[in-house]
Amino acid sequence: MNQNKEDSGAREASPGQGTSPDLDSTRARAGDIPTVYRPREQEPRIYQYWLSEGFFHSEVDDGRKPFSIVIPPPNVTGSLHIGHALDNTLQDIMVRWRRMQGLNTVWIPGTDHAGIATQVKVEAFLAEKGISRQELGRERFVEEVWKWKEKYGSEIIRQLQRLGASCDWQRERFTMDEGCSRAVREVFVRLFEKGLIYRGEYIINWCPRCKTSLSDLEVEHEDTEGSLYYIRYPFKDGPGYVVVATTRPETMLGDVAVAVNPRDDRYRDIVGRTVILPLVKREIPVIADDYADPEFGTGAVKVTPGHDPNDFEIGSRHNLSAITVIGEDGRMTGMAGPYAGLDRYDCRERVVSQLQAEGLLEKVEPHLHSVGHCQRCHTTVEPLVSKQWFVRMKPLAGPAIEAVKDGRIRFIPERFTKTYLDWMENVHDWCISRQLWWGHRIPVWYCDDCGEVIASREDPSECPRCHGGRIHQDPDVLDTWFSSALWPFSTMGWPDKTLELQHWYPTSLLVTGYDIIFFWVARMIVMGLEFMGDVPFRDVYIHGLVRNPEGKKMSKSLGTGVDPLIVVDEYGADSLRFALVTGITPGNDMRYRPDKVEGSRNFANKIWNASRFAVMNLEPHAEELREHAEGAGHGDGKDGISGLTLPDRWIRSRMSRVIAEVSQKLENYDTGEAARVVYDFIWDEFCDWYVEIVKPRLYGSEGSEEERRAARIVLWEVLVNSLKLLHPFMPFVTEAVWQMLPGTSGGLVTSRWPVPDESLRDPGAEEEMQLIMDVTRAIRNIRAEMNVHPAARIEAVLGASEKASQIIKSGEGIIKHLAGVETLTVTPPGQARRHRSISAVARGVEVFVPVEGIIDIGREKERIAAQLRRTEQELMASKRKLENEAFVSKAKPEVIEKERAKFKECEDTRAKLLRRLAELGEE
RNA sequence: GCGGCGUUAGCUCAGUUGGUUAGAGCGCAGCGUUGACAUCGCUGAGGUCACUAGUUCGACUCUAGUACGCCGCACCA
Repeated sequence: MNQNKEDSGAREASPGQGTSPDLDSTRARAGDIPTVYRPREQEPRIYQYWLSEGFFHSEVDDGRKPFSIVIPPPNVTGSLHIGHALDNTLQDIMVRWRRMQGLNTVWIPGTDHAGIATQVKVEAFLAEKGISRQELGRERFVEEVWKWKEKYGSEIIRQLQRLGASCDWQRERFTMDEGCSRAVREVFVRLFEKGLIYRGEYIINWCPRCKTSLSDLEVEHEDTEGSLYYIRYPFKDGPGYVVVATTRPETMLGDVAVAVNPRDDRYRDIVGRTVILPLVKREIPVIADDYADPEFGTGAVKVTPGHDPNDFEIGSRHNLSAITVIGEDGRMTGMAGPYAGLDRYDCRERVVSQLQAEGLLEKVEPHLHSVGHCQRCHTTVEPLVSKQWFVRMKPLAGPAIEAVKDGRIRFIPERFTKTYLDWMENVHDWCISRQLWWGHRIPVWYCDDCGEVIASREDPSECPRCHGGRIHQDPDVLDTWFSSALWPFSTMGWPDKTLELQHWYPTSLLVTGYDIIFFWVARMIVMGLEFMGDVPFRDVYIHGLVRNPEGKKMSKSLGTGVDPLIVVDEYGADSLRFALVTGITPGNDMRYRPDKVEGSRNFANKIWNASRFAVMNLEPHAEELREHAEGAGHGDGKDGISGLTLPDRWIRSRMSRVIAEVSQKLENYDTGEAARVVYDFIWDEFCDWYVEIVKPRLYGSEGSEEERRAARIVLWEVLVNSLKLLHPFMPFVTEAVWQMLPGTSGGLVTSRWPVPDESLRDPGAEEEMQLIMDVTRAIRNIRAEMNVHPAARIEAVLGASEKASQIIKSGEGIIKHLAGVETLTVTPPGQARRHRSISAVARGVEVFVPVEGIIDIGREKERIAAQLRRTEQELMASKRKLENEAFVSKAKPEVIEKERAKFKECEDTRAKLLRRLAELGEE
């Protein structure tokens, strides 16, 4: 389990070591930690450790508070893309965090059979071998898909493990496994029996390439520059004609009427007359219908119920039949007469030129309109009249609307509530049958003898009505989303009343992108309420899409996709995860940039090295830390550590705040902000300041024995808590470090999430440290500006009030150490040695750094003048506020108090700067 | 047409109940091989928070509108 023990063992064997074996082995151990973190060496080992310890698996335990998430199941034959990486990282963060909080946490993984996508993929695979689906036949084709699924199917799920996803792999599911299939059938039959599923002949979206129907959601509309053709339809009984406008002239072959608006005076007297449909010479009536918009085109519209959804509506209002002139293959049917067999677009050209030849084409105008395309293959969708299965959505939508309105389901961010409600309130019936072979076959049989329609949980062998044996099953399969809609409960064993359902349903949280709110989230809510009688989840955390550096949508076909596994190989999973979640806002898109991953990798390396430093210094005192850990829990501060110095009290106070802040931000799903807070604390406050400050004490060159012990314990304690706070974001490196660190036990993954300890709050220490750090920075600034070599030790003189002097005295060592000061003199204000010095004012403390040789007084004056300008600006703003009657009478007292303090400080600083300027004038 | 989002430093983005000296990362400039880390450290430059009006003592933050960019839904004969 611990790599380093073996390593150090190997080192111990080397000859020539005369010192004590204990010390020697620890030294060897610390020295064995590489200076650069290598995720490739650590991550697989650590993931194996988690798996072998069973940390991700949970059993039902009603004694504990449950926390559950079901994964948005990725396409079983797909591969992991960067969007999955974001989605699953966010889930993993929440899951790891809740697990550390002690909740009985389960994250159920699995995959989706993805009907069309998978079928297309396997078809393409077979096509390479020269085999078509039709040749193979349905049964053997489906067998091929299963084979494919077995071979590549769980690849994507395994890829999630590389990301560190802490799913309960023992609970992995597939939308077409036995249990999920049973759930699908149960749901279908129940809805059928309730009359909420029906079959009918309606106009639907048809993809001529996929040769299947599509739901409205699977059609993507794109604005297209087309033409508006004005065509003359001559009257049958007399001269003249009516002109109709259309963007799809080829559909005129299926026209059954011309409609005009009943309130349109221009056409009032032609309603009821008959026109001769050009080319096909069919006699069709002129009808009155509100749909015709007098403002558009000529105000007269051709009616083609067979190929236009609106016309289909008009048709049913006026009892007109629908004529199908375009077939399922996108070619003209026999009903198109001489055009039969032509592709729909070739036919368009032929129709137009024929109309022109006959003098019936009045004009053609350019026209922008939107054209529907198949979401999967981008072929132009053809509206077709076809017999399909539908779910009646209106009755199901009611409870789904209520559940969100009354807050049983909460969208994060909240604005998506509106998106959801708008859609749900205007929902249309859902076409669920697909003319595919891969998917859940519709559990309906037709009796060839009596025509009975049988929806059944079990495959029937005879017709229950006439007992005839001649029955056949509906050939179609269900929309993939039909089965994913059941995911939150089908994965927990529904329709059985399982313990899992009792314990973990409703799930606590759903994490997904805004692009599938309608496809998936909405439908899960509908199904959950209908079949479980309760919502499928409480919180829906919606994230944005990952875009490329140019802000374009990542696309595999465009080659703009990024393979997350390559990134993981190169930088480590922690880096990718951290890069994806820092600086993001819920619901907003983000851009993926390699330099961000690099930054995250650097951060992982930072924590690795800070820990390396800690191990080197703490390992010899492992026993002391173990005692401390056992006595005090994991450094929650309940113990009284003696010998605490100012920086110790400061960092512990800050730590306590940061714990509270990170927890709060996670609670609010402010993941990006939480990550940033951890990052800043670890890098700036812990590494750049605290670690540097304690070095002299750790090395033994400063402080009492008691204070040195305090330094070790505080260093350890802050590091331990930092690791915990960072673990949900960067699980691997934190666990790796945890395993090396003395005084820890078990896995970090199941350690207790820290609880902020109020008693550690020390505003005084924070303020004092602020002064010391500002003075340090001021000296560093002067050094840098004067080009003092970093190694050179200098002299500094501070002019400080009595109170400030005391603080400086307690932080003298820090200033000396961190600002490279050899001798530090503190005098009362105004008495500091100031000739031949470079100066500054930091928090009211005058800082003088004497320099050798002649100083450039002009330049120094400019420096001071610049600071003076900034101070005066602030002072003026402050003054304006305080002189404002309204401000003083209306603002909150604490705000006024703060403003007064600020004013005083600015005034003080200003006075000091002015005095300094005057002195420089004398020099 | 309806709805939503965005507009903050050269670039990419944070900024949650209105009061901050408006932040970070990257990039840029200067210095640096101090015993965790050059995947590093120190220092610095860089912003009229798109525009206009309003509410308010006070607006990057709230309201309305304008401009530009983006997204969803509906319509599109």
